[in-house]
This record gives sequence, C-alpha cells and structure tokens, in this order.
Amino acid sequence: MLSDFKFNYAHLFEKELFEEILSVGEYKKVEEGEELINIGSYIKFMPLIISGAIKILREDDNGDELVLYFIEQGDTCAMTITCCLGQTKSKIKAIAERETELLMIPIHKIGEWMNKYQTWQNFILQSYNERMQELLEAIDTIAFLNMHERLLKYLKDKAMINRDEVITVTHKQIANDLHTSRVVISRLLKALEIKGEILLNRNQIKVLNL
DNA sequence: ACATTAAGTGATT
DNA sequence: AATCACTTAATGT
Repeated sequence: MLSDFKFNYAHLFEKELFEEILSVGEYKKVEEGEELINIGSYIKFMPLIISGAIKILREDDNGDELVLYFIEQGDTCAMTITCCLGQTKSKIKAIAERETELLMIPIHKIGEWMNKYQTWQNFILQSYNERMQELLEAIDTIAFLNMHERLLKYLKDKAMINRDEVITVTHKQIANDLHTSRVVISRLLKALEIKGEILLNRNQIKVLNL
C-alpha cells in the first residue's frame, strides 16, 4: 500500500514534505459504495487517493443525483481546497466507486504546507485546475451533448477508471447517475448494442471500442 | 415452484 | 426524453 503511495506521489514532492505527509496522514480504506463526503457536511480532511476511484456527484433537494466526474489515484478533491479557504460546507457528494485506499490529511496542513513547500503549492494549484477543467467538461456534456453521447461518455469513463471494459451496473443505476429514467437508458443501450459499441448482459455491460 | 428484480417494448405525451 | 403499462428474462430462496 505504501509502495503504491510512493509510486503515485513521491516524484511530486521533496523528501521532507513526503515524510511529513506520511507521518501526519491517516491511512483509510473504504469499500465500494461507501460515502466519503455528503452535501452539507464539514470537511476535516483532504483525501489523497492511493488506489481505487471516487465518484463525485451533485444532488438536489429531492435526493436526485447527477454524476459530475470521477477521480482516481494521484488525484485529490478540489472541494476540500475550497473548504479549507473558506470554512464552508461541502456542496458535493463523494462515493467510493470501488474499493479505495486514501491518505487523509488534516485540512489545516494544506495552508501550512502551501507556504512551506513549493511542490505542495504546485500540486494544489494543479489539481484545482484539473478539477476545474473536468467541471467545465461536465457542463459541456450536460448542456451540449444528447443523452446518447452522455451515456457513451459515462460508459467509457467508467470503464477507464475501473480499468475494466466490463462494467457491472444495472440500467437503473446508470439512470440515477445521469439523472434520467431507466427506460430511456435501456433503449439507448439497446441501440448502442445494435451499433456494435457494447455488449449487454444482466448487470453487465462490455464496452467494445475503447 | 414461486417471488423478486432486471431488462425489453409499444403507446402516449 | 419521460412516463405508463405490460411482458419477458434472469436469479434468488
């Protein structure tokens, strides 16, 4: 586990900072489906993802969800950075997409290290920038792409972050993630299968043209 | 064998 | 693209 962490992060930070991260960070392992952050909750830790993947989603008052993007190893959560600056509540929800290992950094360290380490500052700014890009992409997807394209992007993203062309989900779950109805998803999936883009099985979708 | 859950489909708005 | 109503298929007990 620590070797994984080294592999993903060691080259980013100077030795001194890396040591400090290790001594202050708290190792945590979460199972698939486990909720890491909910809307309205205060954030006390900033997670560095060692392995696995996390799904970031928005939720409305009715509890209807909409997936914004996925983050994986080497990434961190941009929301925590915002929270750290303004002591605000989380505006997003984070759920483990699969079994995931994290290193939890107390948020007061974020600011401290910003002043102390140049590499940390770069890391924070860069991840913030990457998340911003992803958000814009998510907006484009929702605003300008039709359901057909959104679905295909979702499937490919999902296959990518799980490093598996076979995705294990029900049509209902996809419908929830994309905030539409199951019937619509079933129809679009069927169309994709006929086009030869995917193979359908109960609880499973195989993405072909990755 | 029966109940439950997932997926497919026509028709309507 | 959403919803309804219904069918069919797969899976669990």
